[in-house]
Parts: sequence; C-alpha cells; structure tokens
Amino acid sequence: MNTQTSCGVTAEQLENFKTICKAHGLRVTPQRVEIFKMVAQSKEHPDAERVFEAVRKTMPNVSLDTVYRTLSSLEELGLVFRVGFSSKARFDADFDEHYHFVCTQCGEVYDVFPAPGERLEVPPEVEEYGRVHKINLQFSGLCARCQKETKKDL
Amino acid sequence: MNTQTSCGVTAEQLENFKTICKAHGLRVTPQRVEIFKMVAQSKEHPDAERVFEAVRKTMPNVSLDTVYRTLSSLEELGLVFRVGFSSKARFDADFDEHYHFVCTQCGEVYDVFPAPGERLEVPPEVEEYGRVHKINLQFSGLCARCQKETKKDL
DNA sequence: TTTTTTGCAAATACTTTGCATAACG
DNA sequence: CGTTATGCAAAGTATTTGCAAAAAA
Repeated sequence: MNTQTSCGVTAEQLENFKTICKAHGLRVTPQRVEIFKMVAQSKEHPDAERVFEAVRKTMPNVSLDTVYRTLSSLEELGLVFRVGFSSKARFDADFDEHYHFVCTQCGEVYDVFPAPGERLEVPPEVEEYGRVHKINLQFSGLCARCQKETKKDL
Repeated sequence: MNTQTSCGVTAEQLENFKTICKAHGLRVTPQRVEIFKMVAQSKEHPDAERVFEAVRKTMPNVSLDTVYRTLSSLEELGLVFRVGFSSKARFDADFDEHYHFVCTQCGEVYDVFPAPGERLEVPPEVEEYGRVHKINLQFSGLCARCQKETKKDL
C-alpha cells in the first residue's frame, strides 16, 4: 500500500529553503534538508514521528529529537507550519458561533463574535469529505498588548 | 488582579446539564457540577490544570485526573468542546490558502482548497485584537469513509 | 578552528489508566 | 444495594533539554 507521500520538491523550493536558512544564520545540514523535503513533499500533514520514520529510510541515524528541533526551526523560519492548534487542550462551553484570535507570543485566546452579516458559511466542496459538525476558525498573530510590549523593548 | 473568570451560570444551563447527564446514564456528582460550572462560566478557555485550580478552591480534594475524565465526558455529551486542535502536532508546508476537514473518528486530515470566489476574508473586528498573520480554518465531522464503516457495522 | 548541530539519554509536560474505596440513585 | 465515579499512584504519549562528540562554515 502506498500512502502517497511522494511527488517531490521543486528545485526552487529547495533553493528558497537554503537561502532562508542562511539568511537566519542556520546551517544547511543534510538532516534539515531531508526533513524539509519530507514535509514539503508530503500531502498527509505528518506528525514528528511520521517525519522521523520517513527520513530514517534514507538517513538511518537521524534521531527523533533532531526531527522535533528541526520542525520547530523550520516553523520559526516560516517554511513549515502546524496544522490547527496543539499542545494542551483548552475548553469552551460557549456554543454561540464565534472564532478565536490566538496570540503567537503570549498564547492568549480572544473570542471574536461575527457581525450578523458575516457569519461563515460552509463551502459546498467541504461537504464532499463528510458532514460538518463543527467549524473551528482561528486567526493568529501578535495581539495588541504584545505589540505594545515589543515596541517598549526597543 | 481579577482574571475575569466569574459571571455565573444560569439555572437553565445547569438544568440542561443535569438532564443531559441523566439521559446518558451519567451520575450528577458534585465534581461534575463544579467542573461544568467552571468551564461554562469562564471566558478564558481554560485548560485542565486551570479548571483544576479553580474547582479546588471550593472542593479541595478533587483530583486532576477527575478533571480530565470529566472534561472528556462533558465533551462527549456535547456540553463542552475543545478549542482548536490538540494532542500531537502535525505539519504542513503548503502555503496556498486552504482549509482542513478533520475526521473526528479516524483523525484523517483532508485538504480543502476554496474555489476562487469563496476565499475567506478576515472580518474587520478581528483586526482589533491584533494583526492576523495566519488563518486556520478547520471543519470537523465524520469523513465519508468512516460514515460507510459505521453503516457496515450495523 | 570556531560555532552550530547532532545523537544520546534523561527530563518534562500533558493526559490516561488500574484499582480499591466512596458515593450516587 | 448494585453500579458508577473518585482519588491515588503509576503508566503512557508527546515533546524538550543538557551535554559531549561530530560536522558545517
């Protein structure tokens, strides 16, 4: 069974990756290259373990912690991102339709209630995948408070 | 400093909670009541630890694992939900605007690319909280494959 | 050669589970 | 009373970290 992980990364993507690494003072190591290629060519939203298994095939002694470290680095460089939220679970009991603004710096979660006219509709193509029970819309960025904090520090 | 956890739960909410518990054969224990009240009245999207601390004030010997267990139960009953995603991190390197359909049963993540006309706009009120760097829109439900599986089992 | 990165192992964070006792209905 | 839920302690996952050796610039 082929879990469709293949397809390949373009030369430009790889160049871009190297350029960005260098621009941030990060060395272009074979581990980083392989890990980036794996995520970039995958269509399966792999977790760290999955990346580890895949990379291990061509590089038998990578370690899982290098995968974790590299994924974090790539994320900081903006070359890769996390699907959804993660880490610890947070709960809500407000079933009125609303969205969240999550601050990437302090982690604060703000509720955003849409004005009557601009509530989100489920696009019809989504229904092809299954029946939607819940919509989760999350905006992320630097919150106003952290923006101020950052300015103060300059 | 008051982290605005208060405000109170309505009598109807509490009645509803009790009714639903009973309907599902779950006992209405003081722990469940307190934990539900805490989440329902909170505006801060608390994590398990936070619920634990809060509930402990009025009920000094609740245990953290009861909080975890109860939050899971309440979630199954549909009285509470998780904000965002959780558990393990999954990565993506496709920066073309797209959304995800996540199957609540098998965990599969499907990409959904919006048609040109129906791309999501950032509602203006969101910008009040901060500058949006990333949008994460996730639909969840039972995927087509799991729907079939479920039918088969009957 | 200097600094960064890696692999290893150990630590940490979050969450779940087994079991005897306590509590609900 | 019978069954379910709780608290405790211990086990699991997911992820992070300290450190010496190895590799990049």
